[in-house]
Amino acid sequence: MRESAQALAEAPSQLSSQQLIGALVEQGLLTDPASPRGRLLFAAARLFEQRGFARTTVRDLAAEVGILSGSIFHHFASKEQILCAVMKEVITLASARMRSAAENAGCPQEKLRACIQSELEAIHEQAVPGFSILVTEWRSLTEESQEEVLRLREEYEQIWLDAIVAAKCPGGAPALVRRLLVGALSHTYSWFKPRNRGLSIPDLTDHIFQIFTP
Amino acid sequence: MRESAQALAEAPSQLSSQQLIGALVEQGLLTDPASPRGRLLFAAARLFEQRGFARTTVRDLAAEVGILSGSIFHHFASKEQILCAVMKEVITLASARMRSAAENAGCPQEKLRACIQSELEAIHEQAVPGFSILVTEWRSLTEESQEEVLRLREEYEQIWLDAIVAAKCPGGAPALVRRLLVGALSHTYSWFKPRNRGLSIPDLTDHIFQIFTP
DNA sequence: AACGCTACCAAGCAAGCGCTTGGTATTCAA
DNA sequence: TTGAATACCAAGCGCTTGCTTGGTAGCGTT
Repeated sequence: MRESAQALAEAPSQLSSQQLIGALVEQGLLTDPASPRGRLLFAAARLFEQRGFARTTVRDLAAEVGILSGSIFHHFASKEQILCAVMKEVITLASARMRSAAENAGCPQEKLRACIQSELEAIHEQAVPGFSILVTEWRSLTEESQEEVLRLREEYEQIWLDAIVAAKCPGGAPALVRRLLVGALSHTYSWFKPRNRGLSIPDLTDHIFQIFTP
Repeated sequence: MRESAQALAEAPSQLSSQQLIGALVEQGLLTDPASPRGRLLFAAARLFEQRGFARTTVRDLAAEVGILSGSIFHHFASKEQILCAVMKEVITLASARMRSAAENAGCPQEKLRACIQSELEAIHEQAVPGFSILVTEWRSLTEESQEEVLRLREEYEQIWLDAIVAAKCPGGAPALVRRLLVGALSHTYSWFKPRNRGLSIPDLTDHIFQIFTP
């Protein structure tokens, strides 16, 4: 793996998706995508995002990874725990990605732009499968699970708030601006398709950035 | 009802919620809320909004209006048809409300402000129960139902697009701006509680207006 | 008085759901 | 060579789900 080592040396804070995942797995922060549990989580992220949590059955999920439905409960205690685990993986990976993107930005304006683009990539590229679940399926979690995920999410939101403050966004309190952005960005899952040659993710980022900055 | 007649004469385009509903019922555009079907739709709007469509059972819904679950299917062919009917009622009422609000606005800027406030009121006040379902439960509709609701929704969206164009919002195409607004506004259902003395709907409207206008 | 219409009940069916149980094949360390 | 751990199968349990069926009570019309 001489190429990857070289890339790492050249741009240590801009890892490729593969490299970032590998690093997080080694630190024990992320489940190995090649492990049975990892494959299950990956398939769950896809199905929950596409069909929704309630409309995805454990039989669907089992079929997706090629096992029987009962075997799922060798890895997870309940269907809800799968959703919770997916969300934890999602927010962990998204946090690492966005911190990297924010750190590499020069001025405050560029930092905010990087946050917007990072979240759009998380939603629309294969970067963070299942990211939109964080918003759409939040109510499907038990209160205990919500607290668990929320604790992991705090770091992610802090990066956002810092970026919004630094960029001096109009529209009141930074927390309010962030909440409006959460809605606007997550909803893009329903209508924006990067395959449309008409509008790329950087294009979309530009437009949103223009609206939310003075 | 001398008072209401007087109010009608004084401000014919600013009907109260009750009056507006009454007028729409008489035109056959809305189901009478006092009828069995109307009470069922109202209860469904509340439950679908609070718990989500999939997590609401027909038994929940029947209990809410005080009948047995089987009796529901005397009024509707399927659970999905209830959701479809709710959405049609929602968009019909919301359209009438917003057209009234937009027509009463003076300048283009005020028109956009009125649209924002009207949609926020639809989401958070009792004005249009179940409005947020239009976004959150869209995927729970069959494709045929989606087309039906979409047809009704076109008028509503046209009012929005006109307002966005007239207000000269930055951020690219009006349709894009509207989509970002849909996300930002509908997501307020998850975090904004008008009971909070800290932030009222006009306050929130101001902040959003400030962000989305030049 | 007879009819038809609306609104509902009582009972339950068939299917699908999340999840459990007891057992087996494979792997790998002691 | 044995024993423990992992990953899974085969079968199905108990429950909930949306929905059906056959019947009834009340009401307004003719």
